Parts: sequence; structure tokens; C-alpha cells
Amino acid sequence: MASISPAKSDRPVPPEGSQVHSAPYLRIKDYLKQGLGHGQWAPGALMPSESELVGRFGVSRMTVTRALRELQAEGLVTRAQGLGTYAAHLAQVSATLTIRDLHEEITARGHQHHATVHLARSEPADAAVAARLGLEAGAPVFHTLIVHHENRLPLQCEDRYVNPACAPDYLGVDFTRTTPTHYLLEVAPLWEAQYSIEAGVPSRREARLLQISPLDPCLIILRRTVNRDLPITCARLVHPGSRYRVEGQFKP
Amino acid sequence: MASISPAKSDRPVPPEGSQVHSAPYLRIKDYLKQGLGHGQWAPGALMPSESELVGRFGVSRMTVTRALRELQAEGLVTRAQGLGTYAAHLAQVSATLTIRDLHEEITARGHQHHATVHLARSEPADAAVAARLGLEAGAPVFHTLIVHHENRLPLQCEDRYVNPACAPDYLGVDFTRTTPTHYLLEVAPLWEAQYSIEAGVPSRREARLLQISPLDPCLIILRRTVNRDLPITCARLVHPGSRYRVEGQFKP
DNA sequence: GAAGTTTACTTGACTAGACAAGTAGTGTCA
DNA sequence: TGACACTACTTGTCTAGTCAAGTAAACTTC
Repeated sequence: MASISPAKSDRPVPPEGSQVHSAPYLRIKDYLKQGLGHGQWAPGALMPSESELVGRFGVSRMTVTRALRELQAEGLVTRAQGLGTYAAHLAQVSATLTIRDLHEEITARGHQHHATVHLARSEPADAAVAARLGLEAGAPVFHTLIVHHENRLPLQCEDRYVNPACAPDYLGVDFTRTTPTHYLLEVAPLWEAQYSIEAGVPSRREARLLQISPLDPCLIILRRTVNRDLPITCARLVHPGSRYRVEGQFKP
Repeated sequence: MASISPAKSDRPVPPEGSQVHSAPYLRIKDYLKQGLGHGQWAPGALMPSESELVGRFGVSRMTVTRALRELQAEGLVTRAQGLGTYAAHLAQVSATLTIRDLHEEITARGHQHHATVHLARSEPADAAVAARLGLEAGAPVFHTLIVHHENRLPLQCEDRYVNPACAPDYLGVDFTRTTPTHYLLEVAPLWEAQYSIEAGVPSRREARLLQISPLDPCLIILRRTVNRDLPITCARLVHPGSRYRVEGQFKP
């Protein structure tokens, strides 16, 4: 079948893929992924060029290009104009961890989520908060302190500051029905977020709200989100180490 | 505005983008990203169709398709055959956290990394390890216990089990010169990894090796990697909470 | 030998079409 | 009214070419 071979190879159909019915660009991706998985191309090794794949699979170059570009986007290969396509050093690939909205996460487990609001007010920003939100010290900021429960057990203490310029109606929201994360996502649809995950001990107040000892280790997530021009919000999320963990998966 | 003229348009350049010299598909991406950032299309709203963008930008459909497909891959839009392109609900987008090889991470900071090997032997797998590596209880596994230091300060205690079938020469490697992560990446180039990040306290031995108190909170990462057929390795990485944190960024 | 030129190969980006397949609304006919 | 065909629009995928630009090795010239 096919056997194009204007240039290379007396070996027309090397792909051993199982899905014969799928789209050509997917067949090419599968073929290359399998080769990478079997060590056919060691990290850093030169992989087949586009024209070689064109001849081998009997497709047009656009189709091969698409397959390679998607592999590049997935971090499996690196490409350089004038040089070729190389198997990526996976050590440089960053793994992904999904951090979802807590409400979704809890309900996805089939459990019940409810939140108690312990603070929701406007107050003057101290120096640290002002710096993180790009405001001047003393400028008013919205401050909420909410404890999220999973099946009546405290799971997260959310200490959040919000830039009033981004969400003027923030304090009017009923946070027993929706989460600040969810509300802010609607107010500022596209944003950039920075995370930091660390282990530490809770403050005395946080320990009391979470019903744990002040010595219990906690998973603390600091989150700061920025929307193009101005910072939106920064939050400190404290979770009892025994009740919460972040899970993730890296699957090329 | 809008008002799409049939084919080529007498209005060649509607986008207000700043980079006038960049590739057309990038200009289209920028235009749509800006619109999403400014709330021009609320989450779930219908966005311009391909043919509309073709007319608006005066490019071929393949170019528009590429821009939209990349936005889809980045999670900014969802597309449905027969329906159209929609602004994505960003709440469904997962953030990414990069977890790099510790040696790289330390040297990238300009600091010095060195490791001490406290255990490196073959031993019979207990039930828990055997289950995680897909072996039978009592089968031999490689077990290493290595402490990684940054500028002479203990930063990570790495307790690792390795499937001998995947890396028969594992015990012969000099882990004061290379990290197990780096070595295993070369042995099994393409793999799937699962992570779990939690806060907890160290074991007595880990506390001693890390030179901390057994009550100090630690950031504990459990990692398990699988290569197509068989599990390669599982590891418990313990970091003093005061010395290590995981940082990440989500940038559409 | 050193410096510049040519050539072959690579990826990057694009065009102007094509056909397929999914969705939704409209019009027709029993 | 209900079933069905038709139509318009959408995205999904592909073709067979084009031109541009970057790299490296071979070749030519001084």
C-alpha cells in the first residue's frame, strides 16, 4: 500500500500502530510516541525529518508538521529550524499538578461542601498586603476569612485579600453558596496565577478554626493572581496535613 | 464594527495588537486572547467562527484554524464540530506546577548540590512496596536512601525503591555524581508519573538525617513512575518545611 | 591555511482549495 | 401534527504546492 518513496527507504510502512482507522496525524504521533517509549530515540537524539515521515507515511507535509508540532507542544520533542527534530530531555519537562476549585473537588468526590464565613470586611492594607496587590499601604482592601468543610470536617482555612478595583461587589457575595475562587473567575475571566506550596504550622487562630493542634503540620498554599494590568487577589490556604494532599499526574 | 464582508474585506487590519510584525496566526491568537482578557466573550459565549476570522484578517482558513487549535490546546477555548468555538470556563483549567530534578533546581540557583548515600542495596520487597511496583512480596528490589544537600544544608531525604527489571545496573551508579531521577530518566525515556504532595512529620531516621526535630513540619512528595508496561520506581521525598517549597505558575 | 560562497537539508509559515461530519433550523409532505 | 428531507453553517482533516530562514558541510578563492 502507498509506498511513496521518492527519496528514502525501501521500507514503506514501519508504523506498528494498533489504531488503523484513526486520523493520519494521530497515527504519526502514535508511531513517534511508541518509538520514544521504547527508547528508539534516546533523549537528544535526532529524529526522522519531516520529509522522511512524509515519504514513510505517504501523507502531505502539513499532516506531518501537525503531528510534530503537537508533540513539541507536549514537550516530547524539541525542534530547531535548520537542524531537525530531537527527542526531548524529559528531565526538563515540567510535570503538571492540577489544582481545582475546592468546591468542585469536594463535590466531585460525592461529598458535601459547606463554608463558614468568619470575616468579610473592608480594611486598610498593611504593607505586606499592599505590596502584593500593588496598592499603597493604608488603601482599603477586602478581607475574607472562610473555612471550608468536607462532610462537616474543616478542610481549608482561606485567608484572602481582594483588590476592590477588580471586584467592587466582592463583599456582597454569599460565600456559603459560592467560593471566592469561583466568583473571582467570573469577574476576571483571564488571568495569571502564581502558586507556592509549602509545609508549616498554622497560626493559633487557624488551628482553632481547623480544630487541630498548633503543632500539627499543615499544607499551606499561597496563591496570587494577576489580571493583565493589576493584581486581583492573594490568598493563604491552610490545610491540615492529615486531611488534604495535592495530587497530580504527568502523562506524555 | 464587525460587519463581515464576504471574502477579502475592505478592512484589512482590525486587530489592535501591538506586534504588527509577527506571524498572522500569532496576531490572531493575540487578538482573541486580548478579547478574552477584556471580557469581550464571557465564559461559555460563542466566539467568532473560522470563516468570520478569515474574512476579518484576510488570511486562509488553515491559518485561523491553527490559531484556534492552539488556543484550544491551551484551554482557553472549547470547540465543537457543527456548533462553533466557545470561550472556556477557566475554572475547569488545571494549573501547572513544575517539579524539576533537584540537582538542576539547586545548580540553577547557583548553589552547590551534594548527596550522601546512606543505603544502596537489594532487599526483599515488603507487601506495600511490592504492590506499588507490581511485584510479588519478597521479590528482590533495589532500595536507596540518599540525602541531598544545598550548600551543605540537608534539603531532601530521598527514600526510593526501584524495580530491578527496569534498571539492572541501578546499584552500580555513583549517586554522589548523578541523581537517581536523572539516571532513571535515561534508562526509561518516556514514562508516566504520579505525584502526591502532602504535609507531615518526618520519621525519626529522616529527622536525624535532615538535622531537624521529629515534630518539624515537612513537605512530603510521594512519586511513582510507570513505563508503559511495568512500574519503574516509587519514592518518598521528605523536605524540611522551612527550607523547601514548590512553586508554580499558571499563565494562559 | 583562512575566509568567503555555494549547496543541500532542515523547520516555519502560509495559500487556496477539497471533502467529511456534526448541528440546528426550515420547509415539505403525508 | 409528526416525520423526514433539505439547507446553511460549523469544525475536523487533508492535499500539493509556495516562499522564507536557519544550519552545516563542501567547495572555491585569496
